[in-house]
Parts: sequence; C-alpha cells; structure tokens
Amino acid sequence: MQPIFVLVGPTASGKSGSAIPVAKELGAEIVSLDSMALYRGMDIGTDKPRDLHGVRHHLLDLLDPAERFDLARYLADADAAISGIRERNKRVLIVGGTGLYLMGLLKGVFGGAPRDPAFRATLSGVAADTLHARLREVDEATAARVHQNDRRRIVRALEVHAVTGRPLSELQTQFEGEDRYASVVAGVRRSRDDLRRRARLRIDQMWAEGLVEEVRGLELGDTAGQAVGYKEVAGFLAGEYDEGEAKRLVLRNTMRLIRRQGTWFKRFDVHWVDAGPTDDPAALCPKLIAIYRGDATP
RNA sequence: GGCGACGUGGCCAAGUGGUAAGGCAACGGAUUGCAAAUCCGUCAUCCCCAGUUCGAAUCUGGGCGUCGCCU
Repeated sequence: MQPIFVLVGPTASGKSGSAIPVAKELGAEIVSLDSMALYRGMDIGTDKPRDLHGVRHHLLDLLDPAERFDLARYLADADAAISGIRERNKRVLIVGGTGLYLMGLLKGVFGGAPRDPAFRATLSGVAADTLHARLREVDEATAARVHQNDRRRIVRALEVHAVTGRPLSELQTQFEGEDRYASVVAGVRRSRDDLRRRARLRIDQMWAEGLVEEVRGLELGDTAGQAVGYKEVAGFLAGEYDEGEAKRLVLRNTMRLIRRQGTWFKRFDVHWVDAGPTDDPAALCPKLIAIYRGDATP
C-alpha cells in the first residue's frame, strides 16, 4: 500500500499553496490536518482554499462553529476519509499544522474515556493544586509529570480515572508505540522573520477580505472560539479594545502559534524544504514530490 | 552658547542608600477527547569615569548622550 504523504509547516509557511498542485501531480485527495478549518463559515481567518481545482478535500467544513470537537473525533473522521480514498485507489495527502492531530493519527490514542461533563462539573471551583494533590493519590505517575498549574491536564487525568477506574498513565502508551500508517512527512520551513513578514501581510489581507464581518456573523463555541483571528476579532466586536489592538493581538498570537507548532514538528521525522522570501508556493512542489517519491520507492 | 529635565533588559516602566517590581515583546519546552487551546521555563546588575559610604540604580563631581526652553 502507498504510504500516506503528510505535508506540515507552521501557519503562514505557504504549505497550503503547494498542496493542490502536489495532490494533482500525485493523484491524491487531501485530508485537512487543521483543527479550525473543520468549521463551516470560518473561511477567511483559517485561510481556507477557495478554489479546490477539482481536488477532493476531506475534513473541511464539517462542523458548525458552535459545536465542540476533539482529538478522538478527528481520528475517527480522518481514518474514515483515508480508507475511502484508498478504496478509490487514490493517494492520501494530509495537509495542515495541527501537531496533536497528526500525532494521534500516526500513533493512535487511547479510547474509552470520553469527556464527562457531569464529572467535570464536580471539579469546578476547586483550586488546581488541590486537584493535583487528589491526582497524586490515584495516579502518582501522571501527577509527577503534569505541572500543578496545568489544570486542563489534571482534570482530564482525574476524569479518566473516574470514568475507567484506571490511571491515565496506564492507558496512554500509544505515542511510544508503532505507527498506524506508513507515512512520509514533508515540511515547509522558513525563518521566523520571514514568517512574521508573511503573517503581517496575511492579516492585512484577511481584514481586507472582511474577517470582521465574517466573525460578526458567527456563533463561536468552545473549540472554534479559540481560533487565532477569531477570538481577537470577537474581543474587538465586544468592545474590549479597538480594531488596531485586535490586529496586533492576531499577529502576536499567530507568532506564538508558530512557535508551538514547531515544538510538535520536532517529534516527527520531517523532511524539510526551506523556502526563501521570494519563493512562490508552486516552486516548492517538485521538491515536495521528490521527497515523497524518494521515500516511497526505495 | 545658556538654563532645565532626563538617561534602568529589545520596548514601556517601578524603584531616592541595603543589595534590580511589573507589563509588552522575544526565545526554549511540554502536549494522548477544548490543541489556532492550555501549561511550564529563560531573559539587566541600572550611560561612562571618579568619589562619599560598611553598603549606591539611588548621594557628590566630571564626561557623554537625549529632550525641552532661551539666546
């Protein structure tokens, strides 16, 4: 079976611009690896492709912005998309920058412990360090590696224990295991300064295209409401600060996102292609394809 | 040329004798059902020189620089 081809890169790296030509060349369908492009109506701020050029895309426009989403669901949907593509005898091209989702897809995730709102409700208002102490009693190993201020992970660990009766540390072993798919991972890399430059341009462009109006018309839920570009504009629309400040925050948060994306990418065996300031996305395609072909036909 | 004010990390900025707050930015890391989220970590000896003092970013003198006003 053909390995799946994964194309990663930070926001504003230009990876998306290469995706469609690469897919055409390879006879592939694209599976989006983007936690926010999943939402309908979030087009400008997620820089969603407008013209798909006849390439079939998956995991785009799947959800209403008010809906919540999570890793397990991404995994299920992505697996379904991939097997569908393979039944059609096409190659799989995964494109995006959500490191957690890629890790889950490649390595798997433990199941059987969905979010439990009722349990979580019993924890609300309890201080994080108190919860951490509680975790230490039921799951020493997880408590040791989760910081006492990391409320989100403490809560999840307690939840898993409450739902399954077993410590999280016993269940989450997948990331150290075998890959679920044979894959080749390529990445588009640029300097921080270049990324910043491109992010600025892109933000101006988003504004010109009507990001503010787009956000005004949306009802953002817990997950979609975290998206860079959306939460800041929402703050502006709510009167928390002016438009200039919103723009400044979008740039700042974009750069922070880029940095955190980078720490995920280090965990994969990425074949990087360096893009210079003047490179247009299409110019990268031959290199990307060579990476795939090189690794795919030993 | 004269008078005055000021000179603290990339930026803003506390601190007026007791051994450098804070914010912003930057950077590194974590990351298994919110992940474009969340969390953790790193980052100055206070323009320069001399002096006073047990001890100075804080006081004194000189120098350099910036700003304002005046001529």
